[in-house]
Amino acid sequence: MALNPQQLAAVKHTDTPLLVLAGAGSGKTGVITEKIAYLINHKQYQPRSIIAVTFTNKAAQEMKERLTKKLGKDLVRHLSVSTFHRLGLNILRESPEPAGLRKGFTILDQSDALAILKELIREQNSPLEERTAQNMISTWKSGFINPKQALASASCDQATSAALLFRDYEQWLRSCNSVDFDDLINLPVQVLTQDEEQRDRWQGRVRHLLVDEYQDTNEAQYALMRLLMDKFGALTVVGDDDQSIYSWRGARPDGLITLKDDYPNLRVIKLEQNYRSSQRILRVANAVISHNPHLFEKKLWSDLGIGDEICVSVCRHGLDEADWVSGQILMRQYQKQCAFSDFAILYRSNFQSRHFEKALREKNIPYQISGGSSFFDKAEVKDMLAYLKLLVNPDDDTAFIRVVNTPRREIGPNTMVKLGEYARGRNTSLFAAAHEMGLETVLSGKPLARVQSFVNWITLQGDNATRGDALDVVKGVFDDINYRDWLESSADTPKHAEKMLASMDELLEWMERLLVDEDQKDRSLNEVVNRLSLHDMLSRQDDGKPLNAVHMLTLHAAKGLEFPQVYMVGMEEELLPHKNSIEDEAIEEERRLAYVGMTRARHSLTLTRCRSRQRYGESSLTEPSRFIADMPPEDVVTIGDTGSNNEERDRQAGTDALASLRELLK
DNA sequence: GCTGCATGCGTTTTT
DNA sequence: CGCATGCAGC
Repeated sequence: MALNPQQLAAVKHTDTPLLVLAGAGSGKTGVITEKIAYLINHKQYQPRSIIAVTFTNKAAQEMKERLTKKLGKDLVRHLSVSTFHRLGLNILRESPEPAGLRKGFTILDQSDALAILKELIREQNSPLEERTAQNMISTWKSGFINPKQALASASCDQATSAALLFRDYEQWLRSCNSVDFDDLINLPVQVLTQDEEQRDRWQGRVRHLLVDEYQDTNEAQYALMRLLMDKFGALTVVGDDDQSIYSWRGARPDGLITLKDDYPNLRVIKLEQNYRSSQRILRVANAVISHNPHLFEKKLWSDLGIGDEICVSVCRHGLDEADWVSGQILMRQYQKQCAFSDFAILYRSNFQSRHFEKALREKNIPYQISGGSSFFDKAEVKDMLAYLKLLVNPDDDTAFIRVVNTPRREIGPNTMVKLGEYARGRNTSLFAAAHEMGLETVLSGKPLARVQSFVNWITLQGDNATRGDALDVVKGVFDDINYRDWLESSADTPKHAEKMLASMDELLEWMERLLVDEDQKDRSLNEVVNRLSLHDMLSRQDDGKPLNAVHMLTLHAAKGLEFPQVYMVGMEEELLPHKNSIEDEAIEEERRLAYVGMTRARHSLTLTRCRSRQRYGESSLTEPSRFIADMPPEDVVTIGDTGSNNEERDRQAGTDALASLRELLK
C-alpha cells in the first residue's frame, strides 16, 4: 500500500502515544495494518507484544485477513487482533479467580441476561421494565459503579428499584459462575488492578496497543486499555468523532479530548484525504455533517472525480421502495456486468430489511444479511447452546432452566420452584443443590429421582466432553436426548420442523469448524462455546470465496465497510432520525449515522423514502428526513416525487374510511 | 401437565 | 402484521 505523508507519519511514529484523526475512507485500517507490519519488520517487535483492538468481530476478522496477506500466517498467529470483549475474555481465562469466577464460566448474551432480570423483577415485584433495568445496570457497570454505590446515589424511585435489581443480578451471575458482556471488560480491569502477578504478566507482554474506532470506547474499555499499556506500552488510537454512533452504549465521543489530558505527550495526526468516494458523495456527506458541532476541524477531500449526482427516489410505500431498489439493482448489475456484492442496502433498524428480503428473493437476487443475527435468537439454537453451556459449566442456572424440560423429562414448574427455593436459600446453583442430601427435605419420590437422574447425566456428559473428542460428545448428547425427534414432534408444521433441523445442522457445522483452529490444533468445547456466545466465528463463506450477494445491513453494522453502490433506504423522519432520538433531542448522533451511511459509498449513492409507511400494520403518512434538506440541491436529483402528498393523502383517506367502515360493521 | 388458541403488545442501533 | 405471553380445555 502506498502511503501519503500523513499516513506514513502515523506509521513511523512509535515512541509516544498517537491519536490519528481519520476521516471516513482515509485509509485508517490500512494505517493500522501497515503500522503493525512496520513494528515487526523494522522495529523488531515480537508479534505477541502487539495488541490490536477493534469493535466488531467482523472488523477483527478483516484486519487479520489483511495482515495475513502482508505478513503471512506464521506471524499473524502470534498477534492479538480481537474485540475488546474477546481480549477481556482472554485475560479472565488466564486468571478467573480474582474476578470471583471458576474455570469454565459461561458468557451470557443480552437475552440470557434479560431473562434473569425478568425473573428478578417478578421476585422483587419491581415496577421496572426489563430493558430499562438492563440499560441502567449496563450503564452503571461500564462506569464502574457497584450495586452499593448505585443504591446510595439513587435519586428517584426508578433508580432505587434498578439498584436493587442490580444487586441481586450480580449475585445471581456470580452464583451461576456466569458473566455478561459488561463483565468481560469490567472484571479484567478488576483482575489487573488487584492481581499484581497478572498485571505484571500483561504489562510485561504489551509493547504496543492499537485501538481502532477509538471514538466508540467507553469508560471501562478505556480503563482496560490504560492498564494494559501503562508500563512499557506505546499507544496508537485511530478514530473519527463524526463517526461516533455508539453513545447509547456508553461511548464518549469526547474521549478524543480526554486522551490529550491523560497523555500530555500525545501526538495528533489528521488523515483528510479520502480514497473511497466521489467528490459529489463527499460534498453531500460533508454538507449533512457540517450541521454538527466539531471537536476537531477536519476537511475531507477526494481527487476521485466529481461523480454522479446523488439520487433521491420517492416511493409510495414500503413495498414499493423494496421493489424499486431491487429493480434498480437488477438493472444496474446487468448494465454494468458488475457483481451483486457491489451493492449494499443500508437501513436504520433491522425490521426494515423484511420487505427488501422479500423483493430480492422474488427477483432471484442473491443477498446476505449481516448483523441482526437472528440465528442465535431461534429457540432451537438457544436450547442447543444451553446444553453446551451446561456441559462446560453445570452451575449455569440459565442454561439449566432452559433445557431441564426440553425435551420433556417430567420435571415441571412445581419441582423447579422447590429446587430453586432450596438453591437460593443455600446460595448455590441449581445443579449443586440437586447434589445435596438436604434436598430430600423438599423433594422426594419420582420428582427427586428425575432431577437427580438429569444432573447425573449432565455430569457424565460434561466429563466425557472434557476428556474425549468434543464434537463426538456433543453429537452423542443430541442423539441421546433424541433431539431431532423432539424438534420434529414439537414443530407446528412440517416446514417449521425442516427449518429447525436445518438450524441444528448449521450449528453442528459451525462447531465442527470452530473445534479445529487455524493451526489444526483442537480447541476445547469451552472455547467453542465462548466463541458461539460472543458470535465470534469465521464469516460464513463457501470455499473461502466471499459469496456474490447484495449486502443488507444496518447503518451501525456498515461502519468500517465500503461498497461501490449504496442504497440508503427509509430516509424519513422518525426512521432516520429515529423517533426516540427526536424525542430525546439526540439528533447529532442520528446525523452521524446518516454521515456514516453516505460515506460507505464509492461510486454511487441512492437514497429512498416513502410517502406512507406501515407501522404496526397501520399505514400513515411520513415526512422526508431532515437530512435530505441539508444536501446541496445541485448535487441531488429527485425522482418519483409528484410534488406533493395529495394523491397519497387521498388514497390514504379512502383506505382509512374503508377501515373505519369495516370496524363499524363488526 | 401439556397443547391449542386468542388477545395484546410492540421495534434502535451491538458485544 | 407477527410474535409472545396467558388462559382455557384435554
